Amino acid sequence: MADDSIRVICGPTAAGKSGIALNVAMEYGATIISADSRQIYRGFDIGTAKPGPSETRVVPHRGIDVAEPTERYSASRWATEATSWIAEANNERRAPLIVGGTGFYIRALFEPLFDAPPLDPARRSSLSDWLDQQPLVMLREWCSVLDSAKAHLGRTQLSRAIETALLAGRRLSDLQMESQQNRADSTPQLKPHYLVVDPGAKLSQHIEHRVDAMLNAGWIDEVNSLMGHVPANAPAWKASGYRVVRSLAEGTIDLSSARARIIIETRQYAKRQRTWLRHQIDRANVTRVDPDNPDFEATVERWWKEGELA
RNA sequence: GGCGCCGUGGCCAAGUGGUAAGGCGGCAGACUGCAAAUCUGCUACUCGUCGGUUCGAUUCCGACCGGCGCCU
Repeated sequence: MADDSIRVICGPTAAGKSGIALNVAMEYGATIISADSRQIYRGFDIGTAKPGPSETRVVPHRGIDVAEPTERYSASRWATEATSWIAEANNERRAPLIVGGTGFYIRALFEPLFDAPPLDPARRSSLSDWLDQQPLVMLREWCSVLDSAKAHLGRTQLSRAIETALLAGRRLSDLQMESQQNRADSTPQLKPHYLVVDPGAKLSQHIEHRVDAMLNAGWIDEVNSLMGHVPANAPAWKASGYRVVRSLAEGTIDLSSARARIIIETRQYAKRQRTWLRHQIDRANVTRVDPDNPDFEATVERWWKEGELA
């Protein structure tokens, strides 16, 4: 397989990606590189469906437990680290296999982010704290003046656009445009070869079963012990379901409504993932599989072999 | 059997004699450093049924149907 082509297994949560990835990795001797913005956090295991010892023993995994729950991770950091994990796998003559549902991270690997202008950390954090207090409409108003191309986005993006414009004197949208032009001029380093795993309408059932399995596996106990040492505002808590399980552990919600709520949040997340995959990845390099379809193994094998020629 | 309360989109729910708030859910979408995040748009030609009053009723009156409560 050419050095510049990388196999990627993605799809909505609970679709069955990791099972397929594990089998494929065992068969072809691959190293799994997790592209999952929640599995990076140590201690958040059950609710993130993190691969356990039985998986990591048989196949090398990267991208898991690489950050403290209090750390703010990022797409660029993941892309940088993933690049070195890929190199490491290649050196070991193992095929790198990217597996995960965080589309933004995956895209950051194949379409590198521009270099962020340096912002004075102290000024930035006080500005960002202040912006967090402001109503959304206000941020939108500032942004429409400072960087109008970003004014339609959500609060997180508005804040960043405002911070960059104010502190670095650069419009994020300009930096983005420049980097796209530069990329067009240079040859791309890596090309994705996608396998999108999606069971379609059956995904709801998969999600329901997985949530029950997580609850039975001791998710509540895990959260109970995490609450002891991870501050409530730590980024890791943003994983869907964790806040609900925390309420459950605190006794402010009953088990059956918690379960229902977690299922809903997970379905909504899966829906956003599908929207992303529908619009943000290059359709030309995509093979779709339904893991419940009997001939899926043949499809997966064909997809892997195609990666050879790419 | 009698009396009372209630019946609004998949769910919860506001409301008025002048032609249906909001929330949840669902659907579609955006998104280059928090992305399992953060946001945007859409989602009841219709208010249990049938009559009546009225220029006009989801809103008033009556009957009926359904639910709940109390009484005998």
